[in-house]
Amino acid sequence: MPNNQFRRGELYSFITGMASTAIARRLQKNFKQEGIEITIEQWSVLYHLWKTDGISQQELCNASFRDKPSITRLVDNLEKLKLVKRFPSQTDRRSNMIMLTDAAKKLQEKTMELAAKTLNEALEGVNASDVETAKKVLQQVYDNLK
Amino acid sequence: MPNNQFRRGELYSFITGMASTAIARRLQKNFKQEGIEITIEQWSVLYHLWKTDGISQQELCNASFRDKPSITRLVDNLEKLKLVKRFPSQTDRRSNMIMLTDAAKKLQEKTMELAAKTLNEALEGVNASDVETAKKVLQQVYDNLK
DNA sequence: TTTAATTAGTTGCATAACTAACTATATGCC
DNA sequence: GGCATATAGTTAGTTATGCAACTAATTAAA
Repeated sequence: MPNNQFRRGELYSFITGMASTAIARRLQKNFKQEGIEITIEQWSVLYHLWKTDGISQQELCNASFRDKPSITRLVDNLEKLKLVKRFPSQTDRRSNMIMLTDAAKKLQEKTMELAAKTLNEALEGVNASDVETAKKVLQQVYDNLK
Repeated sequence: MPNNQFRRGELYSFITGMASTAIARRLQKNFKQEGIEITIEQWSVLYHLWKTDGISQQELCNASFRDKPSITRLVDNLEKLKLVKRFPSQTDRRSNMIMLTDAAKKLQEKTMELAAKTLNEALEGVNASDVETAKKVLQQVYDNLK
């Protein structure tokens, strides 16, 4: 018998991800309040490029846990916003290098600040060691299912 | 200074909800494997109707943490699938009562089973008391931001 | 070396989300 | 009663996701 059998009625918010939905909405709101007009999904792509600029779309797929069509279109939209640019890879003609523009580089500091602020709003009044436990559990869930 | 200041680089999966995305994808896959052709979002609406049949769209909004247009279209699609039916409220002519069909009632047991199974897959190897802690944290996050 | 299989990326279709604007009904206030 | 405001639901436009089918380039195998 499984260790963590859920009682019925307890599973809804876990499955539907109401907490992370709430975090995403709040972050979006905090972006807007500061005049930053990108979506959370676009931000999450920029996030990986800030760590490593010039990676391929496939690498963005792996890093951001999205499929290829999603990345194609996110990169399309980021390109329209002049936040990234596709360059053909020198070594593999199937592959694109996605490069940040200066405008995108300028977004890093402020948006990371807002992300940290949003998380602090989210975790107001939550015991720090419980947060660590929750992070560990969510990481394990991800590893179990990915 | 906030108690739970996140160090940069730690926040990504928390904000983007990678764990709950993974859970939703797995549940969708488990539905499909059993020949159940509804989306997780549709299931989450049915979930509330199984608890209380005949509630209004507005009540579905509150319960499922969605806005009105989202519920309008989810109910549209559920109606197309002949899983629910709109009835005009007797007391308020602006309002609809959303009623389950027999076909939808038949889906309850199997899909709840699959949801529990999916969560057990997700939480494989996770300490039960850590799961309780995680649930508590996520609930607090939701309450902080909703 | 020519063919088969894999990989990178794109496109099309269906579903869903958010915002804003809209209609219709109900409620509150004078 | 009559007008302002609030509430229930719908519609339109943009962005995003998942899946399947597709092109082009690369790698592996016969």
